[in-house]
Amino acid sequence: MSPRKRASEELTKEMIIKEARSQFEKTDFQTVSMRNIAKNLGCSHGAIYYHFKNKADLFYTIIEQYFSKLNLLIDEVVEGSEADENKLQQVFFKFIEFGLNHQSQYELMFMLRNKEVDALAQKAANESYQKFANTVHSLSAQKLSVAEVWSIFLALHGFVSYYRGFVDRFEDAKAAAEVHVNFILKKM
Amino acid sequence: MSPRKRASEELTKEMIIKEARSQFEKTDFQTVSMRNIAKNLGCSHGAIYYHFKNKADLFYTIIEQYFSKLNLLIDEVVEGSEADENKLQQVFFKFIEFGLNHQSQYELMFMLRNKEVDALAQKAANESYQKFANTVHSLSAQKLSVAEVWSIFLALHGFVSYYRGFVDRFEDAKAAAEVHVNFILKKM
DNA sequence: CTCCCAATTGACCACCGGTTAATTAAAAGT
DNA sequence: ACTTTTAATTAACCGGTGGTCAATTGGGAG
Repeated sequence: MSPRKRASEELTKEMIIKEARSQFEKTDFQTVSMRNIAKNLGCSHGAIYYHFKNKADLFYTIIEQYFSKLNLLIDEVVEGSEADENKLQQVFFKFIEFGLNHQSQYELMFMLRNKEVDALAQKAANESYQKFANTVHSLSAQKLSVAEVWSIFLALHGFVSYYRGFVDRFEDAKAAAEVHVNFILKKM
Repeated sequence: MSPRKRASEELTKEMIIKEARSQFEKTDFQTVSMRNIAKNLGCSHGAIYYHFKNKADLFYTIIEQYFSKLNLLIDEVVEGSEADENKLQQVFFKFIEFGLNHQSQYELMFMLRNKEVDALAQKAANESYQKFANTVHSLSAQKLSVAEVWSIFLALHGFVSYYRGFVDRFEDAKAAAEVHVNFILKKM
C-alpha cells in the first residue's frame, strides 16, 4: 500500500544501530527483535536487512562499540594523575560500573554462550580482558601473577553477573560494590 | 489416529520431570520447550498440561529439587571429619562443582532474572544462600563478617557464571577452580 | 458387560522470530 | 527525458513457542 519514503526520511545504518542500542538498554538479546526495531523506526523490518546481513551482524556491530567503550574507560583511569593504588581501585570500580550500566551489552560481551554471536565476540572479549589484565598487573604494587589477575576478574564478574537484572543502575549497588572491591584489594 | 496408550505406558509426573531434567542438562531454560519434552516422551504436549499447570510450574518443581541437592552437598561436607580449614575449602569446591555440573539449573537458580519463575525461585535462592553463609561463617577460623561472606559468594559465583557454557563439566575447569579457591582463601 | 471418567490426543489459537524474493518508487547518472 | 541504480515496502515462507479444549479412548469399577 504505502510506498517507499525517502529524502527526508532516509534510513541509515546509524539510525538502526541507535534504535537497536536503545532497545538493547532495556532488554536482553533474545528479546530484542528486528521487527520491533523496524516498528520503532517506522520502517519495514525488511529494510533493515538491506543495511545488515542479519541479526548477529547488527548486534555484533553494536558490541564492538561497547568493547571500545570499556577499553577507553580503563585508559582514562590509567592516564589519570592519582596514585597507582587508587587507580587500581578505580579500574575495578569502572568495570563494575560499566557492567551494571550496560547490562544487556555486558551480557553479550561476557556472558552469552551462543553459537551465532560467539566466534567474533569471544575474540573481542579476550582482547578486552588482556587490556584489563595488563593494566591491573602494571598498577599493582607487588606484581600479581597471571592467575591472581584472573581471579580478580572473576570476582568482579561475579559481582556484575549477580547484580545484573537485580538492580537497574550502578548507583543502586554502589555501596555493595565498594565493599566487594575492598575485599578484592585485601587479597593482594 | 494412533489411540491412547495406558497402563503399560502411563504418563506420570515423574516421567515428565525426568525428561525435562534431562533436556535441561543439555540446554538452557529458554530453549527447552514443552513440545520437545512431549516429543521425547512420545506423548502429545497437551498431555503434559494435564500434569502441570504450565511451563513455569514444571520447571520450578525441578529447581526446588536442585536447591535441595545443593543444600545436601553442603551438609555432607560439614558432617565430614576433616579440619574446618579443609571443610571450608571443600564447600567452595562443591559449590563450583555443582554449578558447573548442573549449568542450566544453576542458571535458573542464581542467574535468571525473569518475571515468570522469579518470585518462588528467589525465595529458595535466598534460603540456599543463607545456608551457605552460615556454614562458611561457622567454619572460618577468625570469624568472617557478613560482607566478607557475601563477597566470597560473589567470587565463587563469578567463577561459575564465567566458565558455564565455556566448559562442559566441572573436571574441565578443576585446575582453574583450585587456583581461584586458593585466591579466595588467601589472608583469611 | 456396560458405563464412567481419568488420561490423552490433535487440532487450533495467537503470537513470536529471521529471512528473502518480488516489486515499487525515488534519486542519480547520462 | 530516459535509463539505471538504489533503497525501501510488502507479503509470504518457514518454523518455532506456550497454551486451550472438545473429542476420544480404553482401563477399571460396578
